Amino acid sequence: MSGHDRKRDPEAPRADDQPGNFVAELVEQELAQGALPRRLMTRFPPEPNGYLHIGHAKSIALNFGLATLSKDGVCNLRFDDTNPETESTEFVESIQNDVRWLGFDWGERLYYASDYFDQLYAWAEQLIAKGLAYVDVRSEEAIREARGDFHRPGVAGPERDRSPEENLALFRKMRDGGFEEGEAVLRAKIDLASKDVKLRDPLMYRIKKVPHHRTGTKWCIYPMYDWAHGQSDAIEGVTHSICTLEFVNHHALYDWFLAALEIPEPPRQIEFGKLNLSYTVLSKRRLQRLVNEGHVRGWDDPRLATLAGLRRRGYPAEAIVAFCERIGVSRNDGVVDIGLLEHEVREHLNAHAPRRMGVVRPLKVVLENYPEGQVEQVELANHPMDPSMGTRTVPFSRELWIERDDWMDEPPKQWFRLGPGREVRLRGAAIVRCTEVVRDADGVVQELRCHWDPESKGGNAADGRKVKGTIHWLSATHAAPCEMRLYERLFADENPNAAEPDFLAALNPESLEITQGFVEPSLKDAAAGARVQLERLGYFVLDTHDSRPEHLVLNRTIGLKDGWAKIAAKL
RNA sequence: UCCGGCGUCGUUCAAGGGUAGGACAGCGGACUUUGAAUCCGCGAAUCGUGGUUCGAAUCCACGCGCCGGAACCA
Repeated sequence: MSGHDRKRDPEAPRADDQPGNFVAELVEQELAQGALPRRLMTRFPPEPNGYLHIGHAKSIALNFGLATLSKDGVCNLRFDDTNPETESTEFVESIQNDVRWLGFDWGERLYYASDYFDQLYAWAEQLIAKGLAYVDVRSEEAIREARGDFHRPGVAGPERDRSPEENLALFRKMRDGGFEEGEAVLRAKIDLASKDVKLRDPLMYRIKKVPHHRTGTKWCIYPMYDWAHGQSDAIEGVTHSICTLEFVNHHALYDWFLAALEIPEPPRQIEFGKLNLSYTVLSKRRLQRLVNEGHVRGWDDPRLATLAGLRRRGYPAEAIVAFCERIGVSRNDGVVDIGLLEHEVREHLNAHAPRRMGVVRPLKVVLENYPEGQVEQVELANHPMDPSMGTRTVPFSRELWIERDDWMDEPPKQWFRLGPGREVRLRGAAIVRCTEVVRDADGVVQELRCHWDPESKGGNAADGRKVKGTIHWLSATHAAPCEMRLYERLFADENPNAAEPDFLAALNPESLEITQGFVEPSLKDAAAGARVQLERLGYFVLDTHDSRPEHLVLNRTIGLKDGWAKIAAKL
């Protein structure tokens, strides 16, 4: 996992190509100065109420990466399960699976905020005894009204002055089920006139007569985020509690609770700018709509930026982590160009994906002068730059499939693929010239007749003439049929969140195209989830759900950069 | 409008008062049995106005813009 290791000399100047990470710099400095009160500890604290997406990956990479800065640093996985209404073990499992897939290991340190419910409760009684918390029995509306707003300070009610004894009795009644939901809450007694609205006597506990996925029916009161989070950090010994910018508004409250409990050497909250990605939607609510309303085929739809979706799409975990490190960490609230993610995916796949041939839109080619029934085996490298990946053989015969896009009726001079009378190289096999075009009644090309140059075995002309174009091909009698799922970006608009009337208006109607193509027979032996490059087309992955040897399904992870498209655009 | 956060190439991240740099994207070229990859090159930015200073992206002041905050969500 050396890729996650950011360790470097804090005194050394930053290398030009190392992205900034102000949190890592801060921690490195503290480490160098011996300023930490205990061993370095971070945590990744998801709420188990949804699937992880690439925004979470940034947080995961940050937290687990920070832990590697110190030899005994650790990062905990802690489920922030304080709201039983929305949480479930289904998500607990998918989240662990996704974090593990990214390549991170929390060891034995799997925790739940619900593990701390007893301690939290005891602490709450302590605050009540100190006169720092009280039970409020007014309605939700009444409490909100009395809290004021941005321009109006809150006003205190009579319950604020109740004695600790009365509050303790009321709180125990809450715990014991003596109140119905909504009838009472425990609030911290801070400052109803604070400019910081979060400090206007925030709620610590509310009543929910709902069973919890781990504590069952033991509790009917559940702690709020602000009351649970910092205290959970303190219990575990977390040194740096990293969260996103929307929690800046909670920072003072985070510190207040720890101070009120007189926690020595309290954890420190540090906020960073979360990831936003162009052409992508990451909010839980919007992801939910896409799934529930059937705009995609589920949480792991390859068009979604969920980790499950990206995985099924064929994005390597290493590329996602590399991306998270590439974008850096700051307090800016920016939108990262999805092209950067795609770059990291191509970079990883270019190095690691074995090459294969496949056609997405088949066009039949018959080599008129190639002997009927003859088959020869062509040996091809699995990777052009990495001989260690070996070679494979591909059958070649009289009838072939080529890519329909490699044919043009009236090609411009810049075109060096196939056209009437044009010559092209079949990758690794031979040179052929188009001699006849067979069309149907509508003029649509049905088949190409080509002349095969027997003196061009392997693709080199015996007379030394240059052939500029090389295209991929498949022996029609040997090729394996394959369902091709061609994915594009889910949204056509760079910022779907700004679309009117809502983000759904920005959906790309062509985000999925399915074709019936062919691939080399060798793909029938490939494992589900295997990633390959179909030469000249892009990177593909055997679909983990639907692909079987007798019915291959390939998902296009991402296309290769298309230099011809740029030329064509300028014609 | 009150509180808080943030403003640097198209995007993202740098530059402890001293030549504004990298990556991605873009553009141009070389190479190429993947129009890929690779290699070489080019263009491109300090929100504004004042101030301090020999010197300001950096310090100060005042503006402007964007984001977050008034959940019994996290």
